[in-house]
Amino acid sequence: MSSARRAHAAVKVTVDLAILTVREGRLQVLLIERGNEPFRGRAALPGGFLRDGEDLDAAARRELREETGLDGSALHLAQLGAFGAPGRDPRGRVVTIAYLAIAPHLPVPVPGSDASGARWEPVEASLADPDRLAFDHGDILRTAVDRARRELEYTTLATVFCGETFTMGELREIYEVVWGVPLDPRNFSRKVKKTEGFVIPSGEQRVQETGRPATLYRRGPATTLYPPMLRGADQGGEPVGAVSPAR
Amino acid sequence: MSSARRAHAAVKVTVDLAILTVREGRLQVLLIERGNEPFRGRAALPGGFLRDGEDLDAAARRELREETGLDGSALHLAQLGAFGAPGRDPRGRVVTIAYLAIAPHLPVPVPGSDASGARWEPVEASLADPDRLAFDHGDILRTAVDRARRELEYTTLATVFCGETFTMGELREIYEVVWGVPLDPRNFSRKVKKTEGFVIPSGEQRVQETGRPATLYRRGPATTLYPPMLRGADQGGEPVGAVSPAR
DNA sequence: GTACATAAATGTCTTCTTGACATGAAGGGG
DNA sequence: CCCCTTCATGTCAAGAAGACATTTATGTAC
Repeated sequence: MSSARRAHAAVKVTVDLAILTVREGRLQVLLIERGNEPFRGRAALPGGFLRDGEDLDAAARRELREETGLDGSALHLAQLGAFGAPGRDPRGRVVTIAYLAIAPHLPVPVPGSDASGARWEPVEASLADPDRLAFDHGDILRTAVDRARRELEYTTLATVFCGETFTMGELREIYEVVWGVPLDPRNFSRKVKKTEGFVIPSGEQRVQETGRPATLYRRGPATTLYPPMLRGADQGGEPVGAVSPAR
Repeated sequence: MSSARRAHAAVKVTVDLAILTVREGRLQVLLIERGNEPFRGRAALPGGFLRDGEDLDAAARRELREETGLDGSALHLAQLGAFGAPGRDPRGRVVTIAYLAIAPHLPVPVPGSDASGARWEPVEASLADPDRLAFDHGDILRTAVDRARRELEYTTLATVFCGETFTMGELREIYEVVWGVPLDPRNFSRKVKKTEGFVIPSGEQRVQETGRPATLYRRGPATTLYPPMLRGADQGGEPVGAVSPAR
């Protein structure tokens, strides 16, 4: 119960956030430039240490507020899982609890306390090089994107990417950008409107520079989509969070 | 960076397993009776402390082996998430990483090291009283069951509940028991056989006491089901792992 | 061996959903 | 007033799901 091999690991716990949004027609993630060692100057997901007596979700919401100025009440915040490979942090044994946050278009973020800079960056750029992000944040971001893609299928998550009101085209763009596939506007519209509680017309219209004005909608009360929104096969990767020799 | 309120929590990390199987026509979970304080004598999920230099998944697989004698290569093992509410463990700040394991019918388990007993129990019984299980293991189990139900929809997870070979009726029973709804045998069979790579006929048959012999199948190479297996609306609960003021 | 009971396997029909594609409606600019 | 642009709506065929009847293959009783 107390030999060297059976030693209970002395562990620090952090909370990291993958904050995703759609800007300029691309799926982007909020990155900070690390102001301290380790990985000083490298890009990383915002996050920080869990505090004494603080719940995990509370820590995630606190970090979100510190980094973006948003309180979590308006946006989607969900735990992704724990990442705790022994060598993932050179400072020692650190297990991080990763969270996925979905945000509508936000103002350019203000640099946080221990970050020398904060910016939005397209996820493809962040994922292109596995060592682009500090720690194992590339893995976390990959998990976050996979999760977001999947949740678009069977939840109303896409509306969280949009502002208070949005057009059918804007909602469709979320799907197209996050999934990376084009969707038929007519079939998409039919599907959304047929799904009870997905969106409700706001009565207003949005006048564009040209063309017919678009009807504005706001989120409906539904949270799950049944039947789900389909995106052809593929998926990619293990079911949800399967461990290596799983099957 | 080091005031009382900002103190980095000194944390222990454990790994807990929700091991599910279908026995006697019911969804059951492997529980141990705790041999030590806290919660001595109470039922709990198997688990234990993370060791020095040990990966999270490795810890889960080790605990699985210690508690059931199984190596994880044959069964499904996936992380559920982290549970770390401040008061969840009276010994101090303990964050646990919960895992979901799916097993076919197993022999009655042997009591592990620090458990005075181990047994299978129907999940309804375990979930009936929120304080039936030690710690927050009731919450963990609830999460595990929700996850298993959802994964049956769009993955081939159900085959992991079965043995090496199985009949169509046995596979269907998994769905019926885990989802708690009856399914039409004819439509179910059609759906399964139409889904490429879900099952492959083994050529053998199983002779029953009476009636026509049933064709035996084994798992196919597919891991995801597209289109998914449907089970009517409802779902119940937040999308997947959403945090309270999520939307 | 013949009839019966039991359970698996297969088939049919209707309804709903999807995927592909064409047409009409509402605005601004020349 | 016509044209251009963009949103909105409609149609049709193919596919999947839900409901339900029939046939096939075994064992058992007479």
